[in-house]
Amino acid sequence: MSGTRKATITDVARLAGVSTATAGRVLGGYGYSSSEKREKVLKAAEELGYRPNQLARSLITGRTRTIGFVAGDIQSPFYAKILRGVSDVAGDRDFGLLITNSDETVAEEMHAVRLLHEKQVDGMVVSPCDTLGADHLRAAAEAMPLVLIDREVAGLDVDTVGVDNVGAARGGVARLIAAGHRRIGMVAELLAGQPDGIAAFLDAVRGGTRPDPVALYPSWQRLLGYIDAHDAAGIAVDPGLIAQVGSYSAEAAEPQVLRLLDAPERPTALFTADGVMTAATMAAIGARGLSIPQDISLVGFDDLDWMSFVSPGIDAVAQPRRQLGKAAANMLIERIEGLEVAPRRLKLAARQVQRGSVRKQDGAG
Amino acid sequence: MSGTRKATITDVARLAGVSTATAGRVLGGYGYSSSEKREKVLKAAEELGYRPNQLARSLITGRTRTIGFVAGDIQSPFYAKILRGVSDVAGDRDFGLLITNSDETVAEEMHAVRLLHEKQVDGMVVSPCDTLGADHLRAAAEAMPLVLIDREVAGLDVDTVGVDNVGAARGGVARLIAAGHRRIGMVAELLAGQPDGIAAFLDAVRGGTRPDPVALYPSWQRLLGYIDAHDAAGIAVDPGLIAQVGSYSAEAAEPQVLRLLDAPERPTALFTADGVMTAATMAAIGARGLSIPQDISLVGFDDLDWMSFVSPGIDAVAQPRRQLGKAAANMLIERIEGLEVAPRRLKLAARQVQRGSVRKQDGAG
DNA sequence: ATGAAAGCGCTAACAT
DNA sequence: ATGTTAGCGCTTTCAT
Repeated sequence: MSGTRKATITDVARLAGVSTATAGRVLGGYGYSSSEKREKVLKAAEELGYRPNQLARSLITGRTRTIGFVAGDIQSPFYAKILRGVSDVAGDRDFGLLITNSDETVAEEMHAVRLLHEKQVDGMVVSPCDTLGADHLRAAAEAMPLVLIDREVAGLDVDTVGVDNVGAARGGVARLIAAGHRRIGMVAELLAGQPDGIAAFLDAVRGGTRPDPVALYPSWQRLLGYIDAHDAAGIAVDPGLIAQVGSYSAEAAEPQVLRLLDAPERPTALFTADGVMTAATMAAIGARGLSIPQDISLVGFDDLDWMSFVSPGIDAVAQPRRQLGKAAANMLIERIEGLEVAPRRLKLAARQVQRGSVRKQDGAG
Repeated sequence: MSGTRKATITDVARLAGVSTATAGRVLGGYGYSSSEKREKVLKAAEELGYRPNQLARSLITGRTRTIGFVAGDIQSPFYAKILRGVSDVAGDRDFGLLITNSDETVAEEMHAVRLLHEKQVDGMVVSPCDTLGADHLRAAAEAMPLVLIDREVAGLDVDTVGVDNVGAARGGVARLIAAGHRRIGMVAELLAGQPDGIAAFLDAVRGGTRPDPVALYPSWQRLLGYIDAHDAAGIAVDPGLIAQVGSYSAEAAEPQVLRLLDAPERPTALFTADGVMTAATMAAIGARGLSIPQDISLVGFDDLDWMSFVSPGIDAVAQPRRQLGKAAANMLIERIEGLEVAPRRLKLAARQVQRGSVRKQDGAG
């Protein structure tokens, strides 16, 4: 509406009485320029309200100063917090941030990666939804820097950021054991990944064929921590206490938790593998009219806002989600800016938060 | 690493034995092409693994098929859910989505808008952090389609999406009144916007100078609903019951709520203006060892995950956040695709959710 | 229906 | 230090 069309570098050069090359050098901040010309160019640019066309620039340089993020579901507190971390760093470094959701399906993840690729992002942060068969990620990693967050992909040798899920889960369960609990239920997604299911997984661990955590999905890693904690205390793991929900959904989880609660010999404590499972567990406990911690104790993986203001507060294994996002974005941008070192596997520390949802049982140490 | 560089349309044209123009027509899906040539071109493209360079395309067409979203803070459940809605639509329509945070400051909002502008988005969805003095938004609106979400800007005539905050808040407070409550505290952000503060605002409303809701920030609109509900029931509004937190922060809100709870004549119910205030209110109620709804009733604006599984459940005024995001993105893309109609002000319906946090008082109807 | 040629706005050699 | 000249990869006249 403002009458004239957007000013280009040619317009600026003409008004300043210099070549477009000189104007470009001043405006783009590359090459040499005398302060005399620089002033003229700047003045002309100011006068014309010149704004560089990043598209034209990117077409030549091949860099867009934009990164992509493939989240599972951006509206979940987990990904939302990570996104904030990624966004913080992107903003600071003056990068754009393109986001997409995979809804934890490979098909959508492929679609997302393709979109980001077509938008020519300089790199991407992905929370891969499958630890295997990620050819599209392998292809992406050949075309640009790629950082994996929360999960890893077997055989894909790129930078990764996460927490030590095995150790953090072991710590959470160990607290329950230290409080005297012997029948501890676990509520976890545990989808696919392990072809032969929980029984085989337990057998393998017991038989000394310890799976390589790198190839495991987080909830399986957390199950491993649960098993480790039991082993360390000399307590046998009862497979009947492990609820394998099979999907990242509270609707699917609640009946599984109810099954645990309704069992003849009810567990005295529950350990949940992530925020969604914890929410479903709270609902199920409420539905059965049970009280925490009198009737049942609870420790949840992932710290959520409400855990601190419900009564009692809920104990949690807190992942530094925003920091995870920041770290991933920083590693990515380092790569984009040319860093060449061997792939890094960064593990940030998780924190055990105690709030009163664990009750001491008879026989506590 | 794969040996050859990325195939361009020139490579495809050469291999297919046609001109780049013809190749472009086939690959870009514009203009005419015989099925004979089309086949050849497609085959060549396939063979070379051709992927169009969107940058080059955008440079010519001036369209990037990317939209931007400026949120307050993407990690809050409110914005995260809206973002998901925006992202749903963007994904469906094959648009990229660039996101930024304003942290509710004008300076960062300007920075965000500038970034999006430079990235040449085709349009943007903004949740403006100030209802006045938004010159940067006015400028943006001249350069591209702009849709405002959750809030409006006085004098900026563009599409907007939100809920009827006045009516929805009135409904929530009316339920408390119907349950017999007469001393209802309100906890709200209520930052700036109204130069002379709450007292003057109340005077104005009472004096018949009803402010135009369009020019009000949501929490002020919700206060208006609170006042309306009182007026309709013939109950005088006690300014002492209104906690003006002044910032969108739980840390700032909690002491204010404690002040209300510690007052000589404690309110029998609280109405909170958004999720952050509700969380702070829960914490304060817990800190004083009060029980909901025995000691105090509560209705919160915005429905949050945990409200359904705490005991008792918390009553809420639920905004359809994901739908808000979807609607905003749809309106935006319609504009981008050329729709020319007068600016629309879309109001989606809020829902009153009852869960048991409101107790009937003496004198209830 | 197809091709030749001219750019989109900018940067990157290459001269000078 | 500055200007000239080519493009980046694609779309879009304009012929034919």
